[in-house]
Amino acid sequence: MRLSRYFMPTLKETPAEAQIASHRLMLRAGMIRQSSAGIYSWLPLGFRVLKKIERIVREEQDAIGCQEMLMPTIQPADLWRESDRYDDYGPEMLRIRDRHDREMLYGPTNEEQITDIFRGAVRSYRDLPQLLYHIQWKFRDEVRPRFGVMRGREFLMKDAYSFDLDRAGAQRSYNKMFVSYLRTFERMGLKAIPMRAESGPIGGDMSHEFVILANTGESEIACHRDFLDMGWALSDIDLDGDLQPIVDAYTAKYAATDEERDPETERALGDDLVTARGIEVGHIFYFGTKYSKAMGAAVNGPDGEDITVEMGSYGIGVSRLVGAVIEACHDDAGIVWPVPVAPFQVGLLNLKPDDPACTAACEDLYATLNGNGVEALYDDRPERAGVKFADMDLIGVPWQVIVGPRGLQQGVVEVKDRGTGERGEQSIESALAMLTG
RNA sequence: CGGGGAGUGGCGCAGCCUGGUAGCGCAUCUGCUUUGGGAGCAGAGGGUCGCUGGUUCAAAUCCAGUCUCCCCGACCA
Repeated sequence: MRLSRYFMPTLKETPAEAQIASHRLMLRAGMIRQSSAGIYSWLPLGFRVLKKIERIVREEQDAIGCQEMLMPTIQPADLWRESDRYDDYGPEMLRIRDRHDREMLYGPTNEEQITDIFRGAVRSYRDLPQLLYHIQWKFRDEVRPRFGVMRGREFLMKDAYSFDLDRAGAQRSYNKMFVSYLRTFERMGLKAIPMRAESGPIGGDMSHEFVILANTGESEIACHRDFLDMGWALSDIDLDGDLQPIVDAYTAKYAATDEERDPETERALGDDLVTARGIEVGHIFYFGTKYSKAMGAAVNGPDGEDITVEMGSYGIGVSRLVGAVIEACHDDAGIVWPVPVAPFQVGLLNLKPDDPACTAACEDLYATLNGNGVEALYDDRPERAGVKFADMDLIGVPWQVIVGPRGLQQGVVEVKDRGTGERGEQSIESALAMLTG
């Protein structure tokens, strides 16, 4: 992409409304624009990141056999009356009437809808288990939206739902999601710690929040020190095998969100206890027959009897993750994207577009990078070098290739690693080899 | 929903107390000079001062109402 033609309205000054780093940087980098409180438009740069995160989430859901579908944003109120949640949900639910005065709502979540689909389609225990998900916009009319996309009213969420014959099956589905989440966040360069969460009316321990550590996180958390250095060798796991040992390994050590903290355990941990601030990026939850019972979602068992299915739901805040990654990965100059979610891999800076030789070298590099499938943002604007450096640091592409006549005379370009800040001169060939290899 | 703050060119702000033809910086456009970490000079364009009503000869400024946004708290993915 040529920056001269890219819609990326960066700001030198910070808009007054933005308080936390991710919000400031997303506005300054031209990733988002606010529409109204808690509702944002995603500009091309932000949209690229959103799509990258969405893709990783999708791939890791697919990897455990969870099937993608798409449910609507607008739902009929009657469905929610079946589960008694239409009244329970309160003013956070955005209620709408259509032209025929039918009561509708903008979905804050989709348990009712998926249960409705399931009960109308599945009759036999032979069709279980089922794992289904979609990635869809949600609306929750928060009392007080804040922190940019971290707590918006409209937000993109991956929500998955599992249907199993019994508790043991539900546990297997839960474990799949648990491991899938570990892998998902790891791929984004995040350290997400699974923390025991409020278990609700079902009881047991099948509810976990996945929290990433960041100084500006919303909630106070506490965990065993070992989580900080825990190796996350998860890429070679057999996802069809028994995942219980992995889940056990990750839940053996103490980790709790604010509401779930246990002073006694924490005292016993002593120096092994770490308290920090965290951002919840995922939540998995087993809720048994709460909805299937209320809505009549049952299958025929082996003996012909009706068996109410066991369900769980599993959410990842996709749009929130964009902000969360920035909270975890930024410095004074701007964003420092982890490679897998970076909007572009390489920023190519032409320091002197007026110079034919310099521009020729840049065009050549740009074409080669494109030809090798490297996403490059080529700053071919006539701006001064300082503007280009500042913008490129701000938007945080992992590698910057800086091309100027001075270096070219020596046959070298400067390559900067945004993460480490290391800069060095290299021949064009070796720079290309590194970036395309 | 309680408490606090703010709405003035795209962005950041001053002006309001003490009413009198709307300003500054950045950005944008033109020209010249510049060009290796957010350039210099000269010129130009752009705002019914959130909205409605009131007071007044006269309102960005005073008064009343209203809408929106932000912050703290409670609440929540």
